[in-house]
Order: sequence, then structure tokens, then C-alpha cells
Amino acid sequence: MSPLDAPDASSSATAPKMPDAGGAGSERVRLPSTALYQQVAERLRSRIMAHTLAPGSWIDEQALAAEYGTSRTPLREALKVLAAEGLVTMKLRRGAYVTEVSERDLSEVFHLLSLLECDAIGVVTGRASDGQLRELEVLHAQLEAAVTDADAFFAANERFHMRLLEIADNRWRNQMVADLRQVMKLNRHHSLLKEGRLTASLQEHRAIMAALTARDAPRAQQLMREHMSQGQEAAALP
Amino acid sequence: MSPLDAPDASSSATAPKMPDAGGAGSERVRLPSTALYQQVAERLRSRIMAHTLAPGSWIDEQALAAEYGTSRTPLREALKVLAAEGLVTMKLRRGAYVTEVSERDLSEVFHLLSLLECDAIGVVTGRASDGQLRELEVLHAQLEAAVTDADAFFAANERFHMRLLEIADNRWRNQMVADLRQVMKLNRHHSLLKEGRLTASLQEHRAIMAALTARDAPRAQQLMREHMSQGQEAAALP
DNA sequence: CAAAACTGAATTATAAACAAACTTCGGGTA
DNA sequence: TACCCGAAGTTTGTTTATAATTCAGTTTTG
Repeated sequence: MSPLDAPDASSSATAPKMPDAGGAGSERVRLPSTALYQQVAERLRSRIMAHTLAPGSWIDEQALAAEYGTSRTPLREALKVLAAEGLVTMKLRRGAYVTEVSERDLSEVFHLLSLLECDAIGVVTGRASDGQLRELEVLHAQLEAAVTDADAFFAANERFHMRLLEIADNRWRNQMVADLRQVMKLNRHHSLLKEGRLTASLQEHRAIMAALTARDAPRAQQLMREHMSQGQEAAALP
Repeated sequence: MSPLDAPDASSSATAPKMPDAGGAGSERVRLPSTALYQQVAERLRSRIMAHTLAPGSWIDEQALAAEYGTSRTPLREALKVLAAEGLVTMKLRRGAYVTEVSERDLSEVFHLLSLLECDAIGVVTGRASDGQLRELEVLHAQLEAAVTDADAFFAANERFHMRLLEIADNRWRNQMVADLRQVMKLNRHHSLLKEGRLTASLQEHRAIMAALTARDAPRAQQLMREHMSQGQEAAALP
């Protein structure tokens, strides 16, 4: 049987109850819908992405455990997970620090992302149903509508790419892309919001969408490759 | 995926002394050159690959911890790492079981391996030094010499592919390929040793090597694609 | 005066203990 | 006979404690 994936999507925004460190709650109602180490991992990811935990900085286990109101064990388990994702690096007997991505790392990650997404879009042009293409058109329309709001544009862009990958429907590729995108976000200047870049990105998306509806796989792949390349150049410079 | 591994793989001069990992004796080694959870993870990987821990079987934490002479804590940390690599799957409140790879999973993994290795060989044809190509020729010669011994052939094949990736020199891709290959090995019948397949694989390698020395990137990629495809077909059937 | 070594605190790695939850087995009832 | 309910046992998740190691500050010596 295929292994069932835990329903805990990485975007599980439902943090039901934060374990209050004060312990004032006399109610013993506990609904551990997700493992504690996963909640801790998610919170750590957020802080790392927001650069509240800066790249290169060491992670103080007991300080963070105290802040989250847990013991060190779930936090250490979460650190192992994040290390496997590449977000932190573990040093023997010295703990974990937030991974620093060099310019070269960024280039390598972009290269792989481009490779994987180009492959994905090739699969999609060949296999997607008309309804799924319609779905992508809807997401693209959201992108068009969000041209004035950089944050909304970024979010819509991410939704489009993620949906594309879901339609391509390769569990392992999806996981790899998710991890790579996380690593990419470690970089300080992931600003695809340079003024000119935003409209340029939109036009590239428009062309990609056209190739998709035309089910022109080679063209879609080529356009995606250029799109990713442009994105890299926009992100590489400070 | 764990992109950053401890640099102990390289020939660093620091502590090449490896304490016996199987030391179940009462004597405690005072020089832990590697973290205990990593040793446990390595032993678990071996057992999973050897199918001593069968796919789909649940993992008994305290039984394994007792067998390894450790407490449950390092074992649980190792399980988290293996889960991130895709070797085991964690179920909330029910523990971990060895991941079962379906026929479809295998196909997906092969697809990605092909994609990544084709890209790698393309990079290598463009960037490798003459000395590095010579190195690959040596490894290929080992492959030719091992045509009579299936195990030796398998090992030489792995060395060749691994060296190719090292020369391509993308840390993140290397880690991804390593993880994917591990997952692939979960499958029972990874027998690339069907009688005809072995010599066919050798000939494919010969052609790939020729394209490499000729620095013909498109041809090398095409040949590698066919090589991986053949390998998949050979492995897919029981 | 500088450099090496020693001592102390702080932090990590591991182990053991505790509590909650899922599973299993048994009994009762429709 | 089949199904529902419940308690005991086993297993996981989390907390707490212990041992070992690193780092910083100080001292001592050449």
C-alpha cells in the first residue's frame, strides 16, 4: 500500500493551542492534533524565514525551549528535522546554527529548481486535464490582479507554482522543490519585487500560461527555464 | 533531504579514528567522533537496505534501543532523520514504519534520478578537466573488469555514478540523488543483474563514456536518459 | 609582557522517569 | 451470534535529570 501522508501540510496555519508557559489553564483538555516537535519545527521555520533567527547565528536550545514552553527534547527533534531540510547545520557537541547560503549555493539551488520545475511543466502540458488547466488559469488571473501588491503577487506566484507541481503529481519532486524553496528563502535578498522585475515576471507568466493552454511542452519548458533564470538574476544581486 | 553532512567524508585530518560502532561491551569509548544518533541512523539504514527491517513493518523503539545498547532518545532522533530522508514514515502517536515504495513511487524516483543525472552529465561534459575525465575512464575500466561479478559490477557502477555527480559539484543535487537512490534500494527487486541486463548496461556505459570523452553533452545526456530508462525497466519487473 | 595551562561555568548529548494514548482482550447485552 | 462498551497492558510522546565536553576567564610561568 502507498504510505499515507500525514495530513499535516506544511502550511498548517492552525496552531490550535499554544501551550501557555504560565500553566494558568486548569482545564485538562488537550488536543494534540500534531506532534509537538512538528509545531516547534514550524515555528522555527517561520523565525528562520523572517530572519528573526539570522543565518549563521547559533541556536540556544534551552532559551528557545523556555520561550516555547516545552522541554528541550522536542526542540532537539525539531532541529534534526530542520537539519535534514537544510535550514540548520548541526555541529558535533556544539549545537545547531542557521545555515548560511552562499552566492554559489543560491545559484546551485536555482539551477535545480529550474530543472525540476521545467520537468514538471513538461509533464503538466502532456497530462493535465482541461479542468486542471482551467484551474491554473484562475491562479494566473489572481497573479494578474495582484500586480499592484508585491506581497500578494509573491503569494499568488507561489500558489501557481505549487499547483503546477501538484498537478505534475510526483510526491518526491514536490518534497524536493519544497525543501529547495525553503533554502532559497534563507537568502536575505529574495526580492523578486524590484520594480521592473514584477511586471516582467507577470509577462513571463503570461507566456507560460499561453504555452500551457496550447499544450506546447517544449515551449513551456523553455519559457519556464528563462523565467527561472530571470528570477535568479533578480534575486542574486543585493 | 539533508544537504549538509558532517565533513568527515573528506580527508580531514581531524580524528580519523573510528570507534567501533558495534561496541556492545560494557567498556565505554570516551572519544565520540560522531553523534550517537547518527550511528544509530546508519545502522538503521543498513538494516532497512538489507530488508532485515522489511518495508511496511513497524519499528519497535525500545526493542531496537535495547538491541543497540542505547536509550530511546538517540533512536528517536535517528528516526526523525530517516523520516526526512523518506526511509521511514511517522504516524502520530503510532510510531514509525519502514516506507513502502509502490511501483508508482519507484517510477517517480527513477524519473527524478534520470533528470538529475542527465543534468549532471551535461554539466560534466562542459566543465570537467581532462584529469577528471581520465578518472572516470579508470572507473569505467573497473566496470569493464567486473563484468563477471554481479556484486562488483553493481559497486563499480555506483562508484562511477557517484564520481560523476561529485565532478558535477552541486552539493544539493548530490544530496538529493543520494536520498533518492536510498529510497530506490528499498525496493525488493532492484536486480540490475538479470543476465542480459548486465552486459547491456556495460555497453550503455561504454557509449556514455565515449560521449563524455568527446565532450558531446547532448549525446551524453540522451544516452544517460536511455541508460536510466533501461535500468528502470529492468528493475520494475519481479 | 606574552603565552600556555588550569579552573570554573555553561551547554550539549544521553539516559531514565513520567504521563497520555492507542490497542487488545474480555464481558455483557440486544 | 454479533456488536458495543470498558479496563488492562503496551507503546509512544514529553519531561526531568545526569554525565561529559566546550568555552571563557584567570592565573602562572618563561
